[in-house]
Amino acid sequence: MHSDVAAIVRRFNRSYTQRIGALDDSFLGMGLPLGTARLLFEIGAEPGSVQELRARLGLDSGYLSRLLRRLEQEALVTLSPDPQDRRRRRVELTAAGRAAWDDLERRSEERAHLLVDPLTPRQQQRLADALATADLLVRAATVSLEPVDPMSPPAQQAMGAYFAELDARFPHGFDAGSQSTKDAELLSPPNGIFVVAVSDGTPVACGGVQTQHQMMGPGTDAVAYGEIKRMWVHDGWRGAGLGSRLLRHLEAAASELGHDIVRLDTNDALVEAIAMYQRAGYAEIERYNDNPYARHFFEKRL
Amino acid sequence: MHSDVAAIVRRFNRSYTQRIGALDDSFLGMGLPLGTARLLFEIGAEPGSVQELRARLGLDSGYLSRLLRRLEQEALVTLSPDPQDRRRRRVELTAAGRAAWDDLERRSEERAHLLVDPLTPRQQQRLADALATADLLVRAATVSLEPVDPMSPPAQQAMGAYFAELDARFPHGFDAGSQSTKDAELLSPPNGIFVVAVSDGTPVACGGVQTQHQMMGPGTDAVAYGEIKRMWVHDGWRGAGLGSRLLRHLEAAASELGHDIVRLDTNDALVEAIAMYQRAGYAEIERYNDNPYARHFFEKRL
DNA sequence: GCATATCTCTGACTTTAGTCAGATAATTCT
DNA sequence: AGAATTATCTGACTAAAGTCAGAGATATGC
Repeated sequence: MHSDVAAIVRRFNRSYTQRIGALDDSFLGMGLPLGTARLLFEIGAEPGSVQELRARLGLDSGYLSRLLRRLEQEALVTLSPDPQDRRRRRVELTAAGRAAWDDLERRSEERAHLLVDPLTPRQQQRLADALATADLLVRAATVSLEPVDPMSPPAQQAMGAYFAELDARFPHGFDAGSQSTKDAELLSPPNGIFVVAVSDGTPVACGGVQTQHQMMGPGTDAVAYGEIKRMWVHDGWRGAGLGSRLLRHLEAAASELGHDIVRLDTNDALVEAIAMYQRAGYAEIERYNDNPYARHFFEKRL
Repeated sequence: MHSDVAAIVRRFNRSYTQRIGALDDSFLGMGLPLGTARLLFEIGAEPGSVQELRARLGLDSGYLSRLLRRLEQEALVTLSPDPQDRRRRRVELTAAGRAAWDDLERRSEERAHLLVDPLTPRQQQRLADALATADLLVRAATVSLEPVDPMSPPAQQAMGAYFAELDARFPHGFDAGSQSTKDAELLSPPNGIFVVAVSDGTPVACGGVQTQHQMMGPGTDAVAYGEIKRMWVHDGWRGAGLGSRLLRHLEAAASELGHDIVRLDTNDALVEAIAMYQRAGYAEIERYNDNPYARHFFEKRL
């Protein structure tokens, strides 16, 4: 099964790149060499400092410097020192550069039409659906899950989106209160971990695990378990299995924290989440905490 | 609508090539420059003469010659004169070349797995389906329809497949008889035209138009019309709109022959074909010829 | 305020990729 | 048999792409 999928991916790669020329061809034929055109395109898509471009395109600094000089000589870009830090230089398109950029866009558009136009409207729709699905899944597959400090900007951004969604979906809204400062300790090592999924620089999902203890009765030892909290997946990324992947990742993290029991709580309003937990092998249990927003409680043994 | 599809294609191109590196990256990192690795891969996929490789890869003959010499020096390929024509040289992999080729395959496979493995089995299946659909449609969209002599090898090959299919699908089989020699005249200019759709060198669909005349009654002038014949689409290519595209192409050809009426006959066994004709605006008419295999007769005014 | 690090640029280089005009040998045409 | 054609190779180029070691200017840490 596995290798079947890989074979289809490879077959697709071969035929697609052969036919489309990987979009790059549209960068040719306007008097600029490929690398220079690519750079121009990147500057137009989002201007920035020289170092940003270097990171985005993965170029040697000397090489990039020369490419920029060439674009500057052709009056397509301007280089000016960044007022914040005068070692840095900001790169921006001139009017002529913008025109050249528009031309690149047009060529790229034309190339896409060359592919699409021979198809009937029905087949065009099928192709669009197939590519949109593939795009979503490929993006989801290449998202990187990284442990971060819960107070770091990406984590805060993701949690902000999470709370905003709870507030929108819960019948009586949701008040985060002073949650986030408490999280900072509990969701950081050694007590826990917080993970953010980042794609193209923006957080698209998050979630954390923390160690919890529960007394099972008077005179007994406390039982430790891992609790999964703050699990959120960006709207546009649902249905790509990102949630399941994140959940597996957090279970592994709980395991590394030394737990073989994982618990979580949730609310009826989060229907898809509940379905996902059940698919992943979570069983509903009794209330195990006093979270006023929680209505369902789940547990899984790893 | 149109530009929506183009936008999706472009979005996909960008994210996909960025993430996958267009398969080519797997050709790097083994001591060979990209072009040389690509050549090695091509030789391994199907050995052949130097000129074949030149055509397949679109390289300059001098350049190719040097690349081959380099591969020969590294003992990855052998060059030997073709016994049939000693100007030609046959290129084949040595044992070491085969090992290097296997290595390329392995890298490519690994790269595909890198993409596929993070997904759940369900998402993997979705990705495989989406890419297979996109692959079929992209191939169909980039098929080139070319007028050929009905006696030429690709035309004969396509018609052979067509007759074989009729023989398999008709309840009492089908006997082509001496059809093909008659066709050669009637389906060639100036009387008609024969079109073959070729993808990666193999015919995947065909069809022709010929001028016909019919007396509408004693003492009247003969009425001329275009008749579409030998329309066939390869099994693996159905459902991609190739039939409709071919049909539109043939209608345009009929129009160029000066007709505004197009007719065709077909058999009940060809259900999908009949459905397609109806979708394309063909109306069923009375029998207009004495073809013993025909059961349905269609006409369209252009 | 001095050492250290960072950002960009310059010079000197290499490899890759590719083009073009013949040269050479074998084949096909007449 | 001689002329024309075809397949491949060689030599002499060029442009693009990229690497590496510093230099010079600016910022940051202590």
